[in-house]
Amino acid sequence: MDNTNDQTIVRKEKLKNLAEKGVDTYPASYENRMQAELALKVDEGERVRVAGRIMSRRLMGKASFAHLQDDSGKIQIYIKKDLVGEEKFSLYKTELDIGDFIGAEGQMFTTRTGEKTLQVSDFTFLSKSLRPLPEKWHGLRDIELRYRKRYLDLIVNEESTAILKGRSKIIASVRRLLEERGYTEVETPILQDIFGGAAARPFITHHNLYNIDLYMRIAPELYLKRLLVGGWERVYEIGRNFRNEGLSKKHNPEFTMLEVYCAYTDYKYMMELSKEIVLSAHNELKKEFTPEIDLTKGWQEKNLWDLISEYSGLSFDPDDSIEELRKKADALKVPSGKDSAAKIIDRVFSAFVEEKLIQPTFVTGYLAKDSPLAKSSSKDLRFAERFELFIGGQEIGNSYSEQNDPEIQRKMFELQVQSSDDGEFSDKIDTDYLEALEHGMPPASGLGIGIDRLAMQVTGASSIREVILFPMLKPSAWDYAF
RNA sequence: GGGCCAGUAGCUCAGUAGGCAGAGCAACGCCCUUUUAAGGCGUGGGUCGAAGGUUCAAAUCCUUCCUGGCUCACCA
Repeated sequence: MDNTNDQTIVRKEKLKNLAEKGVDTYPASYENRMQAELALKVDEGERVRVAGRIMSRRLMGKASFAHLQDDSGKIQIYIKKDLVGEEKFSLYKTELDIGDFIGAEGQMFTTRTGEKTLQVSDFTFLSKSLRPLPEKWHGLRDIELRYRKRYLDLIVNEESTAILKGRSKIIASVRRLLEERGYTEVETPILQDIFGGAAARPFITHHNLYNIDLYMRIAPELYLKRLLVGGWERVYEIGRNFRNEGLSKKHNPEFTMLEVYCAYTDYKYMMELSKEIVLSAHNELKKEFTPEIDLTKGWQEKNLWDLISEYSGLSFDPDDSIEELRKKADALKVPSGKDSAAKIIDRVFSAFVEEKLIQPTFVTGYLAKDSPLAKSSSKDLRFAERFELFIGGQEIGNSYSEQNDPEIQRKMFELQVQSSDDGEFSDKIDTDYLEALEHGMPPASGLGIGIDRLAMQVTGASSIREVILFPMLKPSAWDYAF
């Protein structure tokens, strides 16, 4: 949409005027400037130099106050005609707009109302905003516009910036923690010939030269475990996974996953590590955000079957036949259709239990047959050595002792291929992965944590779209018309 | 895909017994040298999401469509 209007026409005119008056309208730099946050700590009378976007302006004949915003915050500047001179002041008055970038230098002083302010002795025009900013008081409220025009959201909505920068800080803290623990960060293929490592429908793309379809990865798991075979004992990857599924408050088709693998440990180790990761993320942001959930306490471990029995009011048992499960699901008004046992359990869990798991909860007791990449418990072969971590009624992580027996792994893959009727498993078996296992993989545990969801919990964001800079939106005619 | 709600100026929003489209911010002009949602006086700005219908007359009622949000379904 070409929303050219009287305001952009006026602003373009001003840009022209600036150039005609000999102003460099797009200078390349403004050196030695101080960030607003720091400038505000400078003593009165000291000289400072700042740069930023004009966010507001109060003009009074021969003087003016304005706020400049930079990456660190806002600082008020005071421009007086008798200090900057007639010509500069007139330039400021007639050719500058809210939204423009300027650099300013002068002395710090404190106003009558007590705000530390830069009294400008000279300023430099840095860049023009040809379009008006959203309204200064209400900001940009329209949710669609906030996501589509995220840059505007970031300019005017402090909360958005806090959440999204918070996300970056969380990722940095995770990297720091894993670095300290001796982990190596790696990158594995996103374009894959065979997709695996999770149950999900993939995106399909195409390679021209080889003339083959490739899949965007749904998980990096199988590649990371090849590294364990290769002798790397502690590895992790933070990267994008792609799942061709619905969008919701909790789902974006591309999302960021942390996967960690550690040789010579089992899933119990990963319980500890995942707790450390969550707490380190929380610790990183606790000054800015106080989540409703106190993440520092109430961590517990609960059995899947106990949970669904308790919250649904019907007794569920791992040995229930599919008929019994259907009957119970019907009684609970949970649609079961032709679903597998695992899917019915999952539905009941989603309907009755998930939203109740507010405090951090490690759910254990998952069936081995529903956990194709996990090792079975040596105590009871029916169960996998596995947990999922729930916080705030949401799944945050998934972990297990990794299956390293190539024969069992082959059988599990074969079962998957057979049962795949809706495209959520590849119809090809990753034989190279099996070959890798045949070379021997040390016992190891693995952990996956959804970074977006972790960020939601720690920042208190109610939608995954709030923690993703540019969430997926339906393409609109809008985007093409510019 | 189903249900509910919404779309009016650049932004935030008012506006139904159907009767000349409004406010605040932003913009433009004038005044104003400690303001901070600055203030005062004045001015311009609209395909009321789109198309069709009912009507003397539609932002308003009807139909269809588009876009979005919430929700359900789908989905580690």
